[in-house]
Amino acid sequence: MANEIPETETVTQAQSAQSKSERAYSYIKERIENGSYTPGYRLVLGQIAKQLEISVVPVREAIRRLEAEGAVTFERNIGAQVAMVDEREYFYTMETLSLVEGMATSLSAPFVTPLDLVEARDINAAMRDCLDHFDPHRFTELNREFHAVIFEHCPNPHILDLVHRGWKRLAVLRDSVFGFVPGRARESVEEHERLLQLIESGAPALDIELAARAHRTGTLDALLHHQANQAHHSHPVNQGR
Amino acid sequence: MANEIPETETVTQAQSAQSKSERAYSYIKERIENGSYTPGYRLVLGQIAKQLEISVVPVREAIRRLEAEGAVTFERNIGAQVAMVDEREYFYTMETLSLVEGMATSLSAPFVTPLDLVEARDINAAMRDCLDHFDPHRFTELNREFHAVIFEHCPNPHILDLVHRGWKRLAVLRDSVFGFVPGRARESVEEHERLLQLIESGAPALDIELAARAHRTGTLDALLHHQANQAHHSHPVNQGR
DNA sequence: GTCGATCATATCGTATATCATTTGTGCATG
DNA sequence: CATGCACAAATGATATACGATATGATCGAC
Repeated sequence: MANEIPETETVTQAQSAQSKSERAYSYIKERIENGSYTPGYRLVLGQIAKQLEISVVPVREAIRRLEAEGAVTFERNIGAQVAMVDEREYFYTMETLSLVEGMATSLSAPFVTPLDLVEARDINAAMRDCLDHFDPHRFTELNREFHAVIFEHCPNPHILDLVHRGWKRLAVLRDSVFGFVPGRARESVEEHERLLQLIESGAPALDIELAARAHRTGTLDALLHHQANQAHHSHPVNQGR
Repeated sequence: MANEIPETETVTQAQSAQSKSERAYSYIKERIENGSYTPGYRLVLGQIAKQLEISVVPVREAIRRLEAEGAVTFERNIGAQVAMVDEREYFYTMETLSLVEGMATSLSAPFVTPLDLVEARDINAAMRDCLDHFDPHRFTELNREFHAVIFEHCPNPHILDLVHRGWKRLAVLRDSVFGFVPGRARESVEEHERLLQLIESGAPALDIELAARAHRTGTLDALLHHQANQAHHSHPVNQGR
C-alpha cells in the first residue's frame, strides 16, 4: 500500500506477526534453557514485562503456557518459578519418552519408505562424523532429525505430540542436570542402524517398539552409571521467594 | 473476625478461593462435556465473560488452559472453538491411553499390596453387580476406581498424569462420539481379574504391561466391531464461524 | 451479473488501572 | 527475648479501555 513507509510497516507487521505473549514465551524459555533462569528462580510478571517493554498480560499468558509444558510451576497468588529439576524429574521424563518413542517408532515403521531409510542412514553417517570431530551440539541436532525422519509417518498425532513435549522438556533438563556421557553416543549410532534394519525387514511391531524403547532407556542407563562412577556432586540449591 | 456478616464473608471468600479463571474453566469444560457446547462451537470471549459476569481476561486464560488439554482449538486473531471430535480422534486417544495405562500398570504392579488386591476385587465384584442391574454410569465410575487403586502406586508421576489426561479427554469424547458396547463390559470385568492375578503372581513387567494394554485395546476393538455391525450413521457437522 | 475494493462490525490482543492477597517489618506486649 | 498483631510494600488477579485484525457486507467498475 503506502510505499513511503515500508520499513515502519514491516516492523509493525513483524511485531504483530509474532504476538507479544509469544515473544515473552520464547524469551523466558530461552533463558530457562540456557541457564540464565536457574530452577527455582522466581518469575515476576512486572519485572519481565518491563524488560520486554510490554504489559503483564501477555507475560502472564506465556508463563501459563510454560507451566502447561512443565517448565515452570505456578501457584495462585504466589507466582511462578522455574520448575525444580532433579534426578527424579529427569528420570521420569526419560522413562516416559522411552515409552512414547517406542510406540511412535513401531507405529511409524510400516510407513517408512526406502527413501527415508537412505536419508536416515545419511544422517546417521553424519552423526558418526560428529563423533570424530567431537561436535556434541550438532550430534544432538542430527539425532533429532534422525528420529524425525521416522516419526513423520506416525499415524497417531497424540503420541507424536507427546514425543515432542518430551524432547522440549529434555532440552531444559539435560543441560541443567546432566552433562554428556562419553561412550554412549557411539553406542547410540549403532543402535540406530539396528533400528533401521528392524524397520527395513518388517519386524513385528512389538520388537520394533521394544528396540526403540531400549534405545532411549540405554541412554538413561548410561547416564546413571556414568553418574554413579563420578564423584557425588550436589547441585546448588535455588533461592526461594 | 466480624461475625455479623458471616454469610457475605463466606461467599466472598468462596468466590475468591476459586479464581475467576478457574470458574470460567470449569464452566466451559462442563458445557463441553455435557454437550451444551458441541464440537466446533465457537467460544467467544466477551460472550462467556458476560454470562459469568467477569471480564474477558480470566476467560481467555481458561480457554488457553483448555487448549493445552486439547479440549478446544485456538487460532490467533480468530478465536477458540470446541475441538472437533471424530472417530480418529477417539482412536488416537484410546491408543495413547492403552500405551500409558499399560506402562502405569506394570510400573505400579510391584507396589500393589495384598490389601489393594482385596479392594480391587471388591470393586470388581461391584462392577459385576452393575452389569446385572444395568447401571453403566456407576460401572464407568467403578472402573476408574479399580484402576486408581493400582495406579496410586505409579512411581512415575508423568505417566500417571498422562493417564489422567487421557481419561479426561475420553470423558469428552465417549459420549459425543460413541455409545455403549453391550458385550464388552462383562469381558472387561474378567480381564480385570486376570490382570490382578498377573500382578499378584509377580509376573514380568512386560507381561503385565501388554495385558493392561490389551485391556484398553480390547475396548477399542469392541467398539470398532460394534460400529461396523451397526448401520453407518454420520454425525451432524458443526457450525463454523 | 460477477468480481474486486472499501467500509462496518465483531472479536481478539494488549495496555493501563485497580483490587486482593501475600509477605515482610516493626512495634507492642507478655 | 519471644510472640503476635498491625501496618506497609510487593506482587498477583482482574476490570476496563483502546487499538489491531479478520470476517462479512455494501458498493462500484467492468
